[in-house]
Amino acid sequence: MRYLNTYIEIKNRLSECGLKATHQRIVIYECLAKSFNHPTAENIYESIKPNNPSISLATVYKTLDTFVSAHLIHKVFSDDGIVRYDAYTHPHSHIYCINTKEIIDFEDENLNRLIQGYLKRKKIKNLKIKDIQLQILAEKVNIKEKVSIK
Amino acid sequence: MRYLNTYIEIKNRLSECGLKATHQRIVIYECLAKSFNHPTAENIYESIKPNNPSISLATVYKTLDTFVSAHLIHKVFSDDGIVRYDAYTHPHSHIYCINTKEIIDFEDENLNRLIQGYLKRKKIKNLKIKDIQLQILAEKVNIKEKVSIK
DNA sequence: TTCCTAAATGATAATTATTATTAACTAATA
DNA sequence: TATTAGTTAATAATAATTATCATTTAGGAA
Repeated sequence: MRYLNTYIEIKNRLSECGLKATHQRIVIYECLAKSFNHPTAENIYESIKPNNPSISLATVYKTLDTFVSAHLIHKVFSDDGIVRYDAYTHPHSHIYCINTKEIIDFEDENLNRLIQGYLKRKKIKNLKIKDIQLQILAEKVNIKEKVSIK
Repeated sequence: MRYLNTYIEIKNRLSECGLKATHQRIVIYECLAKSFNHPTAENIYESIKPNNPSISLATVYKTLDTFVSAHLIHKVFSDDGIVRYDAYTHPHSHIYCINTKEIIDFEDENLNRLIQGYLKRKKIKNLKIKDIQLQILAEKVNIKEKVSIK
């Protein structure tokens, strides 16, 4: 499922998860859903602060943790020791730009099928595979331009 | 290159990197090289403490950081907000066991070639790919047994 | 609509993980 | 052996996250 778009969708999903649909939760989720740069809790806090000065950093941490437990969002793997988040829960991979520190979403159904097929043919015992993501370590050639994948 | 094995090899590699081959560095590197479970700095500190009570935690952090900068070891991607390390720098992937919290090394040259070939045929602009790793999210079926991959 | 209460929040303290500082130590070169 | 730039230990400081608790509130029942 892709990230939730509207207030009603978010509200409904929260209720389905047995969670109260508070204003803070809606704001935090919307902020993350609009962010494609896999922000930290602190990033989100700074982002919502101008329009929501009373939401505390502790609330942001607590709320993100609640969302992760409810599978509304995912944590992103990183190696910098800071937890980052992703509202886009549909299976996808990430491109880690070494020089710009960006983490870019990357999605390719064909490649997924290729890898899954290969792993199925491999004899792996005592393991149940849930998800496969690629970690593509790369460098942006021109820092000012966007990465383009076709 | 696989992880370094002997005192002499470690000593030589440190010198090649313009680093002094101190006792602390040798001990920390050896500890990591023997660990296949991608330990944290704290894990390594606890591990070496019995035989090296005077090596401080700050030294362990500093030394690991130095090793990473010198490409002697790598950081492992994780989503728990704690930095983990890997002495095995040869390109490989990881299996993340959701239920046991283990991170298991996984290596398959054929699969690597398959993915690299696929991505080369894909039109990716403004990006220079350096390394591709799989993040396999899985569950151990029988927690007490080992995972086996053929 | 009102009442009720379990869940949620804000403020802040506490904890955990990591880095900075600085005096003292030492690896390795001359 | 002497020298010194690099390294370390101890500890303070910082950064990231979680715990605590009084107060607030979403949403269901009446």
